[in-house]
This record gives sequence, C-alpha cells and structure tokens, in this order.
Amino acid sequence: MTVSKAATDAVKPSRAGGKGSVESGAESTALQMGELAELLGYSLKRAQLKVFEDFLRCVAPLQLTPAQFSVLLLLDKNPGRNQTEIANTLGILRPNFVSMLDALESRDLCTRMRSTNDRRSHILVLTDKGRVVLSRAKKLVATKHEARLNALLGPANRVALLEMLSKIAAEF
Amino acid sequence: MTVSKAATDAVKPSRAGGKGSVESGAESTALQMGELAELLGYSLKRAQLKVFEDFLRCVAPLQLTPAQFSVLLLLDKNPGRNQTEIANTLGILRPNFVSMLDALESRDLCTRMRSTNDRRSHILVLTDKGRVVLSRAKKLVATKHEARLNALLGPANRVALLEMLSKIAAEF
DNA sequence: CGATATTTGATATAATCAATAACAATTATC
DNA sequence: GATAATTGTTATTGATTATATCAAATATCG
Repeated sequence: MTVSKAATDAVKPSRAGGKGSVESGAESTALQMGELAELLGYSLKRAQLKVFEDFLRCVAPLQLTPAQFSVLLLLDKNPGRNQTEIANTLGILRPNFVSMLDALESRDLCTRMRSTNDRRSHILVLTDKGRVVLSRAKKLVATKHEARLNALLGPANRVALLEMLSKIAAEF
Repeated sequence: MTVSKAATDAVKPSRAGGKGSVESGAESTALQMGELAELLGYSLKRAQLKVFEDFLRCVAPLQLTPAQFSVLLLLDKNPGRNQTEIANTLGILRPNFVSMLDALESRDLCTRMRSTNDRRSHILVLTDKGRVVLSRAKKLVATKHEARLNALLGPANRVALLEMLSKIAAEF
C-alpha cells in the first residue's frame, strides 16, 4: 500500500478545494494553480503558444508559419548562405530543413542554387515573389501582431520583455 | 522568370554579407538576425526551449518532465478533481492526458479512483511516493532551476518577466 | 418514468515537429 | 592520392498535438 491515507479514504463529494467552498450546483470552482503560477517555464510556454497563435491569425492571408517567416527574414538579410548556415542559426536540424525548403520553393518563395564555389552546397535565394510576400508579412506582423502586444504590455514593457527573453535564449 | 535579378546572377563567392567582410579562411561570419531580433515570438520560443532544457537537467534525478511536474503540482493543490478538470486547466486534451496519467500511475506517483458521486469520472490522487517525489522536485526546481534564472535576470526582473508572461498567457 | 442528450475516460488515428542514422557527391586534409 | 569531413538528402523514430468515435454513466426533459 503506497497510496496515502487521504487517498485511501472514500473519495467523497469533497469536490472543490478542501477549504469551505460554497458549491451551489454543477459548476466547479477554478483550480488552484499553486506554485505553477511561479514557474517561469509554465508561463513561458503558455505565453509562447498564445503569441504563435496570434501570429498565425495575423499572417493568415499569406499562409506563413512563424518558422517560415523567420526563414524568409534570414534569407533576405543574409544573401549567399547555404542550407546548413540558415538552418543552424534558426535551430532547425538540417534534415528537417529540407522539407521546409521544399514547401517554400514549391510556392516559389525561394530558390536553391548550386554554389559555384562548393558544388555540394545550395545557396538560398529569395525570389521576387518571396520578397513581396515577406514585405507584406512584415507589415502584417508590425501593424497587427506586434501592435497588439504593444497595446497589451505598453511599449516600454514590451522592449524589457524582449530583452529578458533574448538574454535567456542567449545566456541561459 | 520569378527569380530576382540578384538571384539569377551567378551565385559567386559573395559568402558572408554583402558589405566588405574580411574572409580570411573557411570560418563564415555570424548571420544577421535582422527583424528576427525584434520578433517577440521568436525570442519567446527560443527562451522557452532553453528553460525547459534546464528544467529537465535540474529535475533529471527524478525523471520528471515539465508537464508531469505541473500535473503533480495541480493534483497536490487540488484534491478530489477528475481527469477532465486537471487536463483542462493545463491545456492538455483529454485523450492525450490518458497516456500521461498511465505513465504517472505506472510509476506509482498518482492513482485514479472511481468517484462515488459520478461513477464515470476518475478522481486523481497523489500517492505517498508521488508526494515525496513532488516535494523533492520542488526543491530541485527552486534551488537549481529558478535560482539560476534569478541569477541571470535578478529577482526583480524575474518577477517582472513572470508577470508579463502571465498577462500574455491570460489576456492575449 | 423513459427517451434523448451530455459527460467522462478511453481508443484509434492523423498531423506536425524534433531527432538520429546513413548515404552519395563533393571538398578538405595530410 | 588515400582518408576524413561536409553538404544535402532520405528514411525512420519518437514526442506532441489534434480529431473522431465509443461504451458507460449521468443529466435533461417531455
């Protein structure tokens, strides 16, 4: 018998929390989050899901995921790079990056070009369409997505938040 | 022809960034992150992965994932709840929660008990072992995991970060 | 009361994401 | 020139997330 005493007791009505909670009918009381509210990782994950969700909504007209958007951004700012370099800086494993690129290339947003230096590697290039889509995506992200975060947190807090997250991502 | 002019040009040595970068040998320069550094969702995701990684390291002796830890925490703070209630407050879908519980129960960390009120539902109960493991896990999390975050950010910043993340998770 | 609808836990299954091993072609190293 | 390392790729696995469906039990409502 490893089950605790309380556990072995007939699990009766006790419903909402041990302390005198007034239960009128069927609606159960909100659960106590306890130390969960203090767990940074928990809030981090919850917030991340919400933010990605909103990103998808805002950029839905262009059918871009956060990961795809980040690839297009990197390609634009870093011409002449190959798959390994782009994948590495995004934390994407090379094998998984292949199908990502296939998808982007099939939509004519970027192109793989064999390098003349190293015929093993593919230089990644944004197409004209890719540049247009990226430009539109940036606008949507700025005016809808980040704007909403700004409204919720205030500009100063948003910057402070970003700095702390970057610090964690870089130094933790 | 949808490929841009620059793209159609022979993709020559150009390697690291367009601007006069001094390339001595094989080592390529760090990529420009561009607007990526301003994207909250990006840093959020990166930070979240780092934090979870550290959590796993710190709690490795107890073999608990963040999700499992959150379940144990909730069970401890909310006795008498059933699977649906616990799963819902954690954002876990009921079907996926079944195997999670199977794992915890097989390790004798918690138990499903048929409710006497509603014989459909399983009241979830922490076992004694579950309580011990949870207690140890809390200690590890506090003294190793959260302590490290405190050291990196400073206590005040850590609290500020937590508040903003909770706000996003709740109101965004 | 009794027919119908809803809820609960569970199963099966699909889709996505992440991770490892291995391979051919190419390049680097010694 | 033989060997090692790199690049893109395929195959495969595991983990996570999601939907549909089911039997048992309960709730609802005529």
